Amino acid sequence: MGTVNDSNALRTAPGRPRRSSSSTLVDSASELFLEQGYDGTTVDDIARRAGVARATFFNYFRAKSDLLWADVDPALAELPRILDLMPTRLSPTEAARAALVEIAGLLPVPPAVLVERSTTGAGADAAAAGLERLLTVRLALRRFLGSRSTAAPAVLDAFTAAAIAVAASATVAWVDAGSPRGPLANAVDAALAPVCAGYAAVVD
Amino acid sequence: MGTVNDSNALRTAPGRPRRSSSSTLVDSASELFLEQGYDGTTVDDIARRAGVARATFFNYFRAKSDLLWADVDPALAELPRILDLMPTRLSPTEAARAALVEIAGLLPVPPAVLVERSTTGAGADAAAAGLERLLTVRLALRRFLGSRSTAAPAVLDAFTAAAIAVAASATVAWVDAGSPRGPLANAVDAALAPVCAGYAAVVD
DNA sequence: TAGCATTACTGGACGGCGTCTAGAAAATGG
DNA sequence: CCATTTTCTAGACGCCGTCCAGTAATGCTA
Repeated sequence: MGTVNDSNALRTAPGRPRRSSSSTLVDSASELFLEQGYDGTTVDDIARRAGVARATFFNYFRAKSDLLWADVDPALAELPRILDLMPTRLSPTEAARAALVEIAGLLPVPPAVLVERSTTGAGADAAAAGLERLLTVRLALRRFLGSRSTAAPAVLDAFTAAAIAVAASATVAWVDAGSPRGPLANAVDAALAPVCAGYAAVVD
Repeated sequence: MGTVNDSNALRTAPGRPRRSSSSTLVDSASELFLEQGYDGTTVDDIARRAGVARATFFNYFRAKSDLLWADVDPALAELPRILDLMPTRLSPTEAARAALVEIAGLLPVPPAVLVERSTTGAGADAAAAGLERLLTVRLALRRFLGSRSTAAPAVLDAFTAAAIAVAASATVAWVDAGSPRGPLANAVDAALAPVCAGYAAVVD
């Protein structure tokens, strides 16, 4: 989601080669966020530390807040693919649950956005960026359910919203819990159990 | 949430009387949003139509996006009170469900923010404002559950997130469904049934 | 080797939001 | 009439995200 074009491709890109890369910008930003906080860091600061003009920053990221999600976006982007690969023998709620658990296994641990959340004072735009991710994931899951369940649309909407909310909540709780803990995927799986139990009768 | 000080009080306010009021600004804004869309309307436009300086606008609202939620914020603000009044004979999940249903009954129908959502192109800041509401409501419900249930914190977090998400989803679905429909409260109540069923065993 | 196409970077400008400040305006009470 | 209190105003600020015209750096082709 965040990056515009990360791949220097395989070979022989026609035009001028990139001076920077998205990871360079992420690194510079991470340092600055720790030093000065998210709100205390301007896009200009980040670009300057990365040795790049401000305008160039926006060639790599659509918004400053995308930096916070740079490490989790690739995992989230896998959801549609993962859902499509779910075997049809699984019920819709089971498939949704398994897919979200699989995503949890792909996440970097801990996700930078959740760790730095306490340290760096993340502003309203950071929250908006988080919501954007939630909605994207939600849409992917909702599409999948619509194709595999004959339940009423409103019911599918509700289950989708609940599942995403619980998965996100479980992830945050897992990060906040600190060091001695099992895999995140297990935590997400356990958290989704009551939701799937409640909806199994109406969705499947 | 939105308004800073609406009451012209009963009498004998010491200082200079208010030239405007938050509802005046909301009215001007609503007109402009319909004419030009949300993103196409500047704070300056709104203030000018209301006959007020731009800086004055921010005496009444903390952000432009608060205008969208001006009509539902009062209802949402009632949640803590409503929760406190829930009889203790209700289980935690039942109380939460009843409280959310009661909030639904307090909402203006249809809420401007949901209706205009399609018409006016609402930008990222509008989404962020929505998330802010969700988090506030979530916090209130979470506090209540923590005081009435002995379940693990992570479980309460999950149920809270699910309940809020489902209630919001049901509200949106109800608005989108159009004219022939029962009360919103009924729709929210029905939507919450599976969630409460799934969590009754672990929370109550 | 020279030019061409393609792509990336630069610098500057723009409009908009939200914050802030100093001061003027409009009321009340002594 | 003056002091107090509160609101309103005008203007400036920093920042974000967008845009554009111009320049730099590469591969390809003649």
